[in-house]
Amino acid sequence: MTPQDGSEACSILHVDMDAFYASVMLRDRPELRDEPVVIGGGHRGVILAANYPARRFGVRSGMSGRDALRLCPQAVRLSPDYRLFERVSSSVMETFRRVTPLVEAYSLDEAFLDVSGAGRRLGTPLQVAEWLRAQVFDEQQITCSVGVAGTVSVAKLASRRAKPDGVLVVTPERVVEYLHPLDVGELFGVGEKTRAKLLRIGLVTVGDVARIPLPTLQQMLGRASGAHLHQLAWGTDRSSLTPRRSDDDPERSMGAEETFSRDTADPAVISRELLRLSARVTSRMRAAGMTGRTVAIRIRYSDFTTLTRSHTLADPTDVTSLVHAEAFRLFEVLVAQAGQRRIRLVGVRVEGLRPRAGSERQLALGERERGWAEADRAVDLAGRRFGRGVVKPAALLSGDRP
DNA sequence: TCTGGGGTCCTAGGACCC
DNA sequence: TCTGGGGTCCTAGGACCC
Repeated sequence: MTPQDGSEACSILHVDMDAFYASVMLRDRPELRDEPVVIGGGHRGVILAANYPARRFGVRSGMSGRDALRLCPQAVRLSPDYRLFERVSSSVMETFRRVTPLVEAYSLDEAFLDVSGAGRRLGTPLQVAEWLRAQVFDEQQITCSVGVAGTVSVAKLASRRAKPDGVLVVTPERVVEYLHPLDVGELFGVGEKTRAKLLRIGLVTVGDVARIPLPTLQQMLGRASGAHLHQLAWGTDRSSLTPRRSDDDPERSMGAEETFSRDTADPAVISRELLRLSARVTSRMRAAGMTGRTVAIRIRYSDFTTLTRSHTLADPTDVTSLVHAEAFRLFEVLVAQAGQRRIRLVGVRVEGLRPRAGSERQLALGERERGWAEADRAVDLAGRRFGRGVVKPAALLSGDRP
């Protein structure tokens, strides 16, 4: 698109690392750089990232490891190193903040930047984008792509189109002509289901969606979703950022889930897994100083049907035994309703999080709960000092999973 | 060896209150 | 007494994203 980009109206950048997990893992394995490489995809797992040589075989992130290996048997499989990803991500975000404080970290490998104030120092948004790409490559030896536009969603679309290792500027006057020929599925927030729904009434392109009356769209997708999609189709979504760092963003819920290596219907095994997951979630909550009131479980059966059950407690908690007790109670109710079936995955999530300060529990039911809370803190302390998993609930000592 | 694990937001219906 | 509406909370499920 025309780089008529000195304008203030075109100053949102979306920066997206190219095949982030794979690129980072390959920094230490240069000999593999031109070979097909996938990250993740072990037993019952999916591909987290595939480098570009692997993508040439049709391998995509999200597909099962089995399918990936079928497409590309010679692919080298590496295990993800999340600590490394987080370190690299933080460094990259710091690089962004040297350009502007208006950085909205979207995920480990993506961020939005508002560079409207950086013009004088670093030039046009296009020049800023090129500077950032060069800087990231110098510092991290990984490439990224940048979309430049007047709104968040158009910038995001543009960066995808720029991949790999490129820049695309979509100026406001070119937005409609750029957007309208695209498949609706390209829009941010339009997934497989919504796309199929739109297709059923003959809406194929973004332009098709833009031209149908708003009430029709809202009737199909709901009030808020319909209005949002309409905005996306005209490229008129938000253009202001809320500066946010992924590491200090207060979360609204915290959860943990795990797929069993083999499906099981054994309540003892399920209960133990619920305890393990409850401990994992609540220790993260305590580390973050958060408590929550709603406990939710997720059960996925062998046939992949997935059910959730939740219950809101009278008082917020971060106590492992209370979360586990509620999780197991929800599970028993579910078994009573749905019967005993083989289970593939269980999950525990605590919602409605709020800071613990100011939400001190009353002691009406008192002493017992207080005792558990103190035990949890002792576990946390030992974990920090001697390593995670050194101290754990007695029920988890024997019968650890194979 | 079919389909992970971490999240967010929206919808819809019912309860309950004003 | 009847009728209606709005707002909020809770629960279950669905869709989507990285």
